[in-house]
Amino acid sequence: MAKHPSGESLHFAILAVDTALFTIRSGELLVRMVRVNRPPHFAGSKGLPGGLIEPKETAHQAAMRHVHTKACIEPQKIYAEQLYTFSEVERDPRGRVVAVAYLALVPWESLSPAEQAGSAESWWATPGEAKKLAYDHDEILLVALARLRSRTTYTTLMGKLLPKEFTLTELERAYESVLKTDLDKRNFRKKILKVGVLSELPRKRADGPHRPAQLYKFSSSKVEYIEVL
Amino acid sequence: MAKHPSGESLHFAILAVDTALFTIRSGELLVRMVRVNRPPHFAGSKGLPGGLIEPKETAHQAAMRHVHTKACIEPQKIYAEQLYTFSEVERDPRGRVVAVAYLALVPWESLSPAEQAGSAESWWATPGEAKKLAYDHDEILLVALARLRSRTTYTTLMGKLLPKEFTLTELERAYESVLKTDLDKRNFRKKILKVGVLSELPRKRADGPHRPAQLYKFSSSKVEYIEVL
DNA sequence: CCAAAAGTGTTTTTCCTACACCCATGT
DNA sequence: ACATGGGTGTAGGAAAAACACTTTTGG
Repeated sequence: MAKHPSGESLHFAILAVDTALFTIRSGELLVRMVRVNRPPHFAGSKGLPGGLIEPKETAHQAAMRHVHTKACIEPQKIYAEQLYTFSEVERDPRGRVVAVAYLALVPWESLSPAEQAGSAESWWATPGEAKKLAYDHDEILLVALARLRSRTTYTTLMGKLLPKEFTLTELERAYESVLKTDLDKRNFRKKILKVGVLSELPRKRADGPHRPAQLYKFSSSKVEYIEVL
Repeated sequence: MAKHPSGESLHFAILAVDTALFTIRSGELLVRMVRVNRPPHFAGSKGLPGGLIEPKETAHQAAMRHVHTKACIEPQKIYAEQLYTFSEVERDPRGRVVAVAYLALVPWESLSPAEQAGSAESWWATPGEAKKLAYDHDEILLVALARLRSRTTYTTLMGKLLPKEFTLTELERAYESVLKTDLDKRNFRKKILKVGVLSELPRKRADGPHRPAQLYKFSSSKVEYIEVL
């Protein structure tokens, strides 16, 4: 018999959502953590933001609701896509809980100062720091990272991690930090401009003792398929 | 409040699975259909095989159990991977049911005569015939077809649709029927042999008034990533 | 000997890779 | 004037695409 966290017994599995929410701060990939305190199994622990699905909301809506209440990030700033559904019988020691996991992205620049800073309840961590998480969240995070890297190579998903306007160097740094590789500056620019998903803006950014950089944006707000990076 | 198909009311969404099971018969892609008779919404209808998840089984196990009982195909012959979780609130008019959908494949040659022939309860249909399905199964089938096509281009998933031994022409036909394109015979052979996922068998097949064809198998039973077709 | 599918190589074009210097600016 | 990051082109090699004839067999 499954047991709801409230203590109520159920004849069926109950449904939850968990979200791996990423951002990039100065070229470094970060994931949003929340404090988890659920004795006896997970006291003083941490994990991904998540919670139960209500009968009248979709999994996506539930994921965004819990990101809002638990991770304290405004959902309308977030891009999210379904990642995988984790249904191992023993994944939650308190009862039968099946989790629909989401991969979510938010541009650092769209976050408020409070959202950037975090708190004792929810904060940004590097994937390297996000270990020993509650439930099966270590596994969910690994799957999310793999999916993020994979989709980064053949879609314009990166547009959901960057601010609306960016330089080609910033775009290249973002790819390098997600993919953990070094890219050749000239070849990267040739390729990304050739596939035609970027628009040149009528503006440049001057931010130091050097030539100002041309600003670009992604032409479409849709995540599109492109040929490899 | 969600309602279980039994009539029982629940405070939470309940969990089901649905499986899009494909095979290839003489170069033609087929999907397994089951009769659906659930008045008042779906009387004398058809759909994908599926059903509820029991508290002590994973979604994958539940999918295979229902393929066995409803679609009458032996699960151990089947390769299945998770497709997507459908959680629209109104997807099942009888109550709140969230479905974990699976993409499944089986080689036609591994099916028993009864499994090949089908019955009034479950049968093989072309995707073109599989329209106006119960629930949201039209959408699930579309997503499954898209995923099958997509994964076919960058993995060895095709190995799960073909018999253990096959000729290069059969392999090419299978790719052509799934991808709905024509491939160049010489380029196809060069590429598929170069990536090194096939093993030549010490045998040929003579099946007509023409030169016998060399038989091959996939070297690994794992679905591997390969570079594009 | 004829029909039918199996099998095979070369040329052209395209794409990827590696690589080094000048440009525009702020101090 | 100099330090800093922005921006550009080309040559060589690898992979993809286009394309037609010979081989082996059964009837």
